[in-house]
Order: sequence, then structure tokens, then C-alpha cells
Amino acid sequence: MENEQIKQAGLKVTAPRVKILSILERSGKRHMSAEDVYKELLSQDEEIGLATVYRVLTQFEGAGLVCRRHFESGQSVFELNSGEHHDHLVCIKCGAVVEFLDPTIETRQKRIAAEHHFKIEDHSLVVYGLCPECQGKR
Amino acid sequence: MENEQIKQAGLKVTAPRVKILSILERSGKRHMSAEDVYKELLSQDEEIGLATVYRVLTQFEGAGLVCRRHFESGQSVFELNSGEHHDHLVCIKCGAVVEFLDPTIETRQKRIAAEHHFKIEDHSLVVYGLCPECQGKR
DNA sequence: GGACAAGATGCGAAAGATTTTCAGTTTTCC
DNA sequence: GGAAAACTGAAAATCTTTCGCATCTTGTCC
Repeated sequence: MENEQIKQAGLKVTAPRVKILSILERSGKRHMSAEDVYKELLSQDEEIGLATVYRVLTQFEGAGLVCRRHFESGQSVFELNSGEHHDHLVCIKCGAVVEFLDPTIETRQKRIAAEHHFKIEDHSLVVYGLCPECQGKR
Repeated sequence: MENEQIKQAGLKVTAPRVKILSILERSGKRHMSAEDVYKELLSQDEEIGLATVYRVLTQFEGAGLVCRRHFESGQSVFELNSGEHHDHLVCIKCGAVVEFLDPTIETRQKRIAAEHHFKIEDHSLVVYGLCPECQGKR
């Protein structure tokens, strides 16, 4: 139940939060922008402001419930935190996103950071390209 | 000479373009935001608007002279295109940027894209962490 | 169940980054 | 040298995200 997750995150259980979390969980898309979530709320006749959507998503991020990603498109997208870190393959035409995980790459990253004496906090690997469906179209 | 590069990019040789390209080449930093370039112009008493800086940088990008990167900090940074693709290690504290190139990672990316039938156009790998200098500070 | 304080929300305004508009100017090309 | 095409600065417009603040809810205590 959403309520539990919110409570455990140390946040009060309020209608907007439950609603937003539920949308993230039920919507087919794994990655949604604040705007996407807002539109979905509107289509469900919910009286929730865009500012609240941002606020809630930011809180969820802080609580570790979701991750914020900045693909090169101007806006941030949020995805439910599945525990496992992973990287993304993004279609530059239709926006489709495929997640993947590659241990080899992870390992190399650690090594490279170590060589430069960096202490890794996070990383982001995004491969942009055309998905199978979009390669045909022009 | 900057003039040649601009001409070869199919752009007319104008004062703002020459000036901006020259700043990118001479400034110590490899990565500059539009704002950085603008400030540099101001400090040289150049009458060039911020809009022009954006326009010119975008044209340079289209012409392949520079690359635009979106690190997770709100604004885009531009760097001269050195021909070689490379990835970045960014300090989340001081903003320092170290470039690196890792063939193994590149190879894995290609393979992963192929597995998902994606046609790679571009990719971006950014590792965020603390640089050696910032690890000591708290 | 009711009162309260802390915390949330909604709305409009604001901020920050980037883009567009527009009228005037500069380049290019012949 | 002159016309067409491309370019420019300034201001206005966009777009995404955040803030200020008055109002409403939630969680807690009696």
C-alpha cells in the first residue's frame, strides 16, 4: 500500500502524495516528468497543483522513493526507485527508454574514478539513439 | 585562425563569432556555460548580448565545433570539440571536470545498444563524485 | 471526538535558462 | 558598389522549476 511507503519515508500521508505515488506505480511508463504526472492528475480530475507535484516528487527523491534523471531534453524525469542502479538507452525520436545494467561498465567506472582519486557519489550513463521502431521512419 | 573554422562551418565570419570562438579557445576552462562566455565578453568590454552567445554556441554546436553537455546543474556547458569522444568525471562540490576515455566502456555500450536493436547516435557518461581536493573538506 | 502544532497544499508570482521576435545592420557574392 | 541573405542586440516570450503565503490537513494528546 502506498500509505505505508509514505509513512516510512517520514512524510505525512496526504491525498496528493498517495495519488502521485499511485500514478508512478500504476502508469505504464517507468519514467515520467513532473508535467506527465500533473497531466495524469488532471485527467483524473484531481485538484493538485503543479507546484505540489514538484514538491512531492522532490520529497520522494529525498526519501529515496524515486530517482530524478536529467536526460538531455530540458526537463527532469522521475522513476520509482527499484533498488538496483541502472543506466538508460533513450530514443531521441520517440523518447522511449530502456533500462540496462552492465557490471563491466560499473567496474570500469570505479577504476577510472580511483585513478583520478575521485570518490564516486553517483553516475549517469545515457546512450541516445534510435529505437527499433523509429529507425524505419524518417 | 578562428576565421577559417567559422567559414568552414558554413557560417558568416562576424565579430561575435570570432570573439566567442576565441574565448573558448583561449580561456583556461575546457567547459564553459553560455553565462561564463557572456561574462568573459563583458569583461572585455564587448557589446555582445547573451542571446547572441546562445545563438552562436548553438550554431557552433550544429556545425560540430563545440559540444553541449547537460551536467545535472541546471545549465548547459559547452566545450570545444576535440574530435575524440570522451566522458566526464564531475566534482559535485567544486564543479571541477576531468575528462576520460575508456575503450572498454565504449565497446560495452555498443554491444548493449545492439542487443536492444538501438542505433546509437550519441551517449553521455558522467560520474559525479568528490575530487581529491574536496574530499578533505566537509 | 475535539483542539493544536507542525506540516502540506494551492495559487499566483518569481526565478533561471534558453529561445524567439523584430527592426536595424553587416556580410557575402557578383 | 549594391542587393539579397544572413546576422545582431534588446526586449519579450517560453519553459521548467521554485517560492511566498494564506489556508487547510494530518498526527497526536487529552
